[in-house]
Amino acid sequence: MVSEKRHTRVIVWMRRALRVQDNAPLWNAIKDGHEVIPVVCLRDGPRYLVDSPRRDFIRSALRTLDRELRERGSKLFVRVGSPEKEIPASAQEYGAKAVYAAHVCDPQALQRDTIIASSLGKIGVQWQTFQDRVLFEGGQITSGSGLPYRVYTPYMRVWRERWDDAPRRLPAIRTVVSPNVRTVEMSVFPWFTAAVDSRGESAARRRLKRFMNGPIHAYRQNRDLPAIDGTSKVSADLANGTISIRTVYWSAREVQEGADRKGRENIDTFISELIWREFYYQILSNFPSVVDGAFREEFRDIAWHDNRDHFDAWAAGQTGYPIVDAAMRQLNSEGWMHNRARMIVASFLTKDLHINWQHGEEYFLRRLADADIASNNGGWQWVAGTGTDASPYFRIFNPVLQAKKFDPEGTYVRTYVPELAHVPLEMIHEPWRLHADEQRSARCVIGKDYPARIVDHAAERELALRLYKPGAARGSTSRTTISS
DNA sequence: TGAAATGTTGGGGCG
DNA sequence: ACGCCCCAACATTTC
Repeated sequence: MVSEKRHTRVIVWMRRALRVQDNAPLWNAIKDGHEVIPVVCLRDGPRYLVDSPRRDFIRSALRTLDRELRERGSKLFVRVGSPEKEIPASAQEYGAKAVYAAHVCDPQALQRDTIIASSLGKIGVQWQTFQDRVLFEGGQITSGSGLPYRVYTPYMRVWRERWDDAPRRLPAIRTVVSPNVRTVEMSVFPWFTAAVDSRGESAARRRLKRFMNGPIHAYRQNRDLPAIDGTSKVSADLANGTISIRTVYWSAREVQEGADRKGRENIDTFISELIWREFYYQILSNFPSVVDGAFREEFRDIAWHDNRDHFDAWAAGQTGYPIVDAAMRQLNSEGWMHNRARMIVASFLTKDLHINWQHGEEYFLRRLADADIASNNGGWQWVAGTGTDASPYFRIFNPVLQAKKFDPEGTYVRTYVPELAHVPLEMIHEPWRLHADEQRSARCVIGKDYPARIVDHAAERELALRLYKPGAARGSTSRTTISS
């Protein structure tokens, strides 16, 4: 057996696991003594992740991954084309006996996996996925009757009861043995030399360490303040696999060991956020139709007022509501948005502009470096009130109150909306209330230097309540107005 | 992980 | 001293 295995070649498809350490498919291939061929598929055509922060993140991470592999005696084997074609083709070409990959749960990827598995089956190659992206898979945390949880709180309770059973970090990998087979060199890609390796597993570990040494100890009070650097910032690393959830979770647990009662509360709050992520993965696995529309059927046919101009103003950060505009400009410039701000802009799109949350979901997927189907869909459905959580649809955020509460000094707004730099703090979150002379002295004339509000929150709140009301006129009026 | 409207209470000013 | 009103503060209900 052992001597047979020594010469067995296994392809490890590195999708959504762009790292060497604590990587379940890679570690399983190596521990069994196989020759390992770490493969990525790149679609370098014009449509592939166009102008996307996620594309930039992945390119930078790939460069780092290639280097990390070379330092261990291997390298990244690049295939240009779709995984459906390239994974079976590479298995054939390299004479691999098996293909290993991380287990995923979004319907599109699963459908693609089915095609790949079938093609591999025809040429006698084994297809195997490994739990890697979550601590507990969809079927592992269920109610007494074996059904999946649909509500966060009971799910979270059971999850915490079992939190010692979460899989541990995997042993460090020092060498990766690969055969000498032909491949495209990464350096042929024009972007490869330009890509900086600011992203990748070592950067991710540094980011995590920084968080565990500082911000996590005040997480509970600071995590909701977008002007403060109080969150982990590892979302993009988790989404693209430059760090593993095991590493993040057990690092937090270790920090918690040495903490006092108050410190433990902070870390518990952080772990709750990880459990939200697990919860939405579990929801997507068990209810894949959430990607097509509202989880709760009674909200599947709301009469949205999809309006292109309103959507464009929202997307560009030109709504006239400073907190909304600051947040959208942060997203557009950084490929990341603070979580509190995500909730505020999502509420504004759905409850103030009455635009179908799915348009917002799509925009976030395109603009976020941490774009992740499960968390993104879950978050949007939560805010829209269409989701699993019993969150009432009439939970409508007031953008001015939210801003005063979570950006009390106006620092976040001023950082991303420079037009408001000289507006006094009392009016920073509602500059339209400035008198004409005050606007002039603040060098911020509403409608000229900074947009007038595109809608009135109080009036739109009333309309939102009517649109969501059971029995309200249904049927989307203009679902096709916005498509981009 | 909401906000607004409505209800209740209790202290102080005041005739 | 007393009743009355006002209103802030807080609680509850409603959307």
